[in-house]
Amino acid sequence: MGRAPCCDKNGLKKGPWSQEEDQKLLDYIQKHGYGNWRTLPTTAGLQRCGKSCRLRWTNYLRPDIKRGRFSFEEEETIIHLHSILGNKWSLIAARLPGRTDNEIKNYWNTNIRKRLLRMGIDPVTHNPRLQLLDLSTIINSSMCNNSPTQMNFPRLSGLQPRCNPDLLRFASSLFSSHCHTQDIPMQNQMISHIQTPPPLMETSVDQDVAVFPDLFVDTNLDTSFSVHDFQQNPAGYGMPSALTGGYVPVLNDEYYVSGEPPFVDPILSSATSNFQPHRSNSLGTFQFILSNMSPLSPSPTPY
DNA sequence: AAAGGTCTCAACCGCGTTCGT
DNA sequence: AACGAACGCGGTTGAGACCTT
Repeated sequence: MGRAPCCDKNGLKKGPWSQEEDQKLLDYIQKHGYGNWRTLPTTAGLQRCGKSCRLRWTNYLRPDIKRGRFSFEEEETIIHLHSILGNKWSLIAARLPGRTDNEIKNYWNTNIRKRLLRMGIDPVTHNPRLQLLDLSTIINSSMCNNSPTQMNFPRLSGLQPRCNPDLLRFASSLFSSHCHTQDIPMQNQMISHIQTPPPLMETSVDQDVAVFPDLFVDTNLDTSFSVHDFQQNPAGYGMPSALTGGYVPVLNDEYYVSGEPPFVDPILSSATSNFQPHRSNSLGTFQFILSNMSPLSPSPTPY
């Protein structure tokens, strides 16, 4: 069936909105609420198509929109959610109060995506590209051959200077991401969770700091979190966080924030529940992730 | 100071999905 | 069930801002 145009384009204005138009739209929505975008322009006295009005409202005029740079926590949340959901910008935006899907999409394309590429990480698959081959080789070579849940720390420590610290920091979250994105049914399950998000809470990224506040690592100096942090994590409840240097709670199905009742994040818990080898063994998890990671993953598309 | 290149982000476009009849 | 309208999403574009030489 042929698709009808969203509106009669003749005589309708396009391009940037003027202050006057913004005011008209705001006045109308304050009086009547939003919705019925097709008829709204006529009723509001705007020479715009309904689509344009909706976009202007959702991306710019909405009063709850947060302006300004993305915070550290927001950025990590975006990376983490993107690793699970892919380019589902609206779903990602639903987890970031005050941010629009358009804003997140722009930020990803102009900022995060480029940075990942610079670091040798494929922004589509979140897998390491050429450079991370080195890291995985190092770590795999440090595993004890006959004990899959143990790592040879002295050997790994001796090799630390070879590792790019930025890659190390990003590697942890991306390794876990790799596991997430391979399981399509699980991904769909997660998407359905997010489409009906639970009552709003702080982002998962905030929580990873809150859970283990003492374990924050100076990311400018530390190049060996994979050993150091695991050793200090008393419960084995997390993977090192890529950006904060703390932990992302990937192992358990519940975690605590400052003495509050256990909270189960549907994304994190479902995303991680299928690869927890031992609840209290981070090293096992880490190796499990590594064993599922292809060290060299060429990007399907050129960048 | 000027020209050219790069970046940012608001806005548009087309398509898939949902809704109403 | 079928159809058309409306909505919402993700990809893309392009104007203006900013940076580099």
